[in-house]
Amino acid sequence: MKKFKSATKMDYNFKEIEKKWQQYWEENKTFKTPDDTSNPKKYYVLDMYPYPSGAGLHVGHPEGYTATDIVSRYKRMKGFNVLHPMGWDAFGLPAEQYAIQTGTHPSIITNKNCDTFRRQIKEIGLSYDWDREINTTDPDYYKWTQWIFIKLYNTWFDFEQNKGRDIKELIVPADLVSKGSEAEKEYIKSKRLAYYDNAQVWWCNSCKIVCANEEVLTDGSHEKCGHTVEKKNLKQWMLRIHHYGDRLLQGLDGLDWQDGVKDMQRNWIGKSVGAEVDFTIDGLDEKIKVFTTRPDTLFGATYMVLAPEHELTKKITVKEQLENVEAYIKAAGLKSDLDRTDLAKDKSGVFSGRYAINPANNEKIPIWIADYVLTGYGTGAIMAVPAHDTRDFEFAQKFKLKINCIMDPETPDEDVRKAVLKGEMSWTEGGRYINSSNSQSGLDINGLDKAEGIAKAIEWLEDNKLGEKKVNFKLRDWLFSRQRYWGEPFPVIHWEDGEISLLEENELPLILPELEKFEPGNSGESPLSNAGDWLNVVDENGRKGRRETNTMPQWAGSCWYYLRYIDPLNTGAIFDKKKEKYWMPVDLYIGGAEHAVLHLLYSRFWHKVLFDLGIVSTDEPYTKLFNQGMILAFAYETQTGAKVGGDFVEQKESKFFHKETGEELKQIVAKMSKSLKNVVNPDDVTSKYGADSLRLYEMFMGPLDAAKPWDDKGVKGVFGFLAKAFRFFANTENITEEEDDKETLKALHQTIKKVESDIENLHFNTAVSAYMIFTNHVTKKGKVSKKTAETFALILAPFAPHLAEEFWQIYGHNDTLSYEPWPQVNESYLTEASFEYPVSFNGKMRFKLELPVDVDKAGVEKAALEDERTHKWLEGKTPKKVIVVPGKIINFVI
RNA sequence: GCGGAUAUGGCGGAAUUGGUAGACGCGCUAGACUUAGGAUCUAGUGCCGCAAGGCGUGGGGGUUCGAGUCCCUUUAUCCGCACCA
Repeated sequence: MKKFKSATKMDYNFKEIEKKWQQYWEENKTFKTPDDTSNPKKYYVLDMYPYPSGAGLHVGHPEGYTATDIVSRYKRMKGFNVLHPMGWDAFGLPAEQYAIQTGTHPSIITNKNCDTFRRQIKEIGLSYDWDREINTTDPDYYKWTQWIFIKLYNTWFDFEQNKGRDIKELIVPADLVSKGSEAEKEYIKSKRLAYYDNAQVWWCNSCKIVCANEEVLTDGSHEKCGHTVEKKNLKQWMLRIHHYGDRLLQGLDGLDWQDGVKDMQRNWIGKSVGAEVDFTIDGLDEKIKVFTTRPDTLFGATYMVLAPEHELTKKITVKEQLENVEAYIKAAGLKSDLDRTDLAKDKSGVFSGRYAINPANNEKIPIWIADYVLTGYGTGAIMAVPAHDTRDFEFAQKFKLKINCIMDPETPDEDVRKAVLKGEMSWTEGGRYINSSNSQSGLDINGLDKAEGIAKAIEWLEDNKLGEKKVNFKLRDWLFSRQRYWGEPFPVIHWEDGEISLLEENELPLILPELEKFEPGNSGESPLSNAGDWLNVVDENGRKGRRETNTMPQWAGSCWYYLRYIDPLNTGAIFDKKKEKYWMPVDLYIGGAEHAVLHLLYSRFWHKVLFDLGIVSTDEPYTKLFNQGMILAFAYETQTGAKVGGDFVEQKESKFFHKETGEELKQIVAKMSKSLKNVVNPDDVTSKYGADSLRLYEMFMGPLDAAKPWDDKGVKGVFGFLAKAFRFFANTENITEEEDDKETLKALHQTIKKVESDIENLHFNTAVSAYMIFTNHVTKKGKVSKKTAETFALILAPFAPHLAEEFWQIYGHNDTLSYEPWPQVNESYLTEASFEYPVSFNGKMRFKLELPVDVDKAGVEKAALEDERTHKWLEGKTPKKVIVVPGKIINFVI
């Protein structure tokens, strides 16, 4: 008797299959994006490109990459022209630190890391168009980053038109023109979106670098290295992003982004509407301007507070208090932000000895200096209304200042109301004003509610020239320079006479010079200050100049990289206009939540500027944004909570023990980290189970946006599925020329429908289970038609492309299936002749009753009442009510 | 404190507009085949109970014929922001 085919022949040899198809795709340039812009169906799918670190790819990367790859492959089969590129955010600190340590040029290590990343990504079978690969450190790329910087420099924001305009169109007010060209220049400078100015900046002594506010954690440490940062005054490039605050806020409304991300951006922009009010000072010819969102509470303002750093602080302080105030300013300056936050509950402050006049009632109110008022927000000074602001209330209580209630609170709690009226509690909600009228000043809001009061108070301020309506943003200007070597050089020359000029477009790129030493200076000097010849320039008149030695931050390159993919080899322009118009906006952008605010906000800012200048065709760059969840891993800890590295853990039955001490350990879920020894390397997964298994498991783990733990057993599970699918679908003995039966056709079309809608909705986990259900069905049947097997190969292709191509070839096709049309769902296979009604009693399902679908409501009820099982559950009673929802459910109410 | 999210078996997770809770996978149990293997196949598997049956979606309350899903309230965890006037 003949033996069966040897088992090994039917083994799922993923190594051979995957290598073969990866080679095929590469050699045939299968995923080259057609430059044909005539196809009206286009789809731009973007990943957040990685920083190519020395550690290589991490299993978190392929999660988002697989998701976008599935969408890309699916859209191609749906007839879309798909742009799906990849590149490298390759400027960055680690390469520079490595250069400092070893003397190796950062580009060497960067290129090596890029090679590793590229190899690893190719081994996952992602369908990128590699001809469009970009690298932010490539002069042909950063030439255009510099070019955009010049645009920013030459643009101002016109609040009347609510858009950015060319600086040449800025009209300098006549009174400034008459003051001379210096005043004119200053005015223009004050409007440019990029400007060079003194800035108090965070300085990390360990990294020897300036950090953006956003890079300093709340505990006052540098996000990158953990060392405490300090304040330093340096000349820096700044970007006037806050002028775009409203535009950035408004733009969010129309975007298909997760609410969490939109809220984070709104919060960060932090728009608040209120008024600026001028307070005169008793016995001094100065005014203090404050910002308040509650001008209606002016009658309750019983004192004022200036931030310690406020410019008038020392000036207003009376002699007798000067010593105290100076000591306080000094102490506040030494406090880190952490201390200020920590002491939030225990407010500190010192009296200046001076009084201001409350314009509402002409009362003298004391001026205090306290660090609970921040320099960087509003005007750095406040009017304090302790009765209606919790912070002012705390401060007033501590320093026994007057608390003047001016609103009868709207609350059902009589105790609260009494306490507020007596000034024993602060009230920030609504109510009706009391004690808010003064015949001398002419302001009277008594009896009004909060909204009316605010409106009337602003009107009064403006009529009396005491203040005006004002909008404030938390968003501050963006500190845009770093004392680094490994970044884009600024196309800027500082002349000996103090003038600043920017390079012309034809002088770009300004290439980063070669250096021997990459260390920054100790006092905040960039490494480029050692660049010798590169540094010094002389113009045609013999005027000497020095190039800017700072470089741009890492954000710069990633602010616009999605635009360069559109036309990456263009040497004459940033991109071709027609191509930009065709491909933009990005239809789907997937990446990590860590970029929810900064990268996405900066990038939207640049994009809006480019839009206003007519360089791009859309106001927003990313139509749909989706943040993938973090991939976590199991870790182990002792009863006392000490973490134990994975290599010290052994499993006995379902419990975990320390290999050396024998102590029982608790399994927890934690971020992957070197110290916990729980990092999963994608290379290990692909070599053990293959790329298709990695892809499938990453999608099967759970919803894309959820944080979920990696479990090696789960990879084994999907590997088992792929092997099972291979054994069935790759064995031509199972493929017949006969027609499928109804159940198989139904199962197939259900699967097509499910996979299609799951991809559209980014519900990849349930699509994988649909494949499994179908495969389980056909393996039970034993045979399947060639048509059905081919259809299955096509719908499997986005998720497991290597295996799908293999099936396709086995079924006699010589070409890739990447551009085969996506199978059509035939609804007629999905309709059923009968429906199995769940029959419930008081909402509890008891049995099922199969009835033809065309039976009407009355018929269903009749059939259900006649069923003998119904009699049993009714126990002889007559049902009070019978609910029949055709095609859904039968419910008896007893 | 503010904003956002999450909570379902031993585990990861399913569940159109309120309509059969636990799909699919892991794990576990039993069996088949076997060059007794971490392969494959078959059956079972929410919990309690011999069974009939009862109980079950973090807790409490409500709306409804019917609630994982809607409303109120509460707890826990995670993420972001944090004296922003």
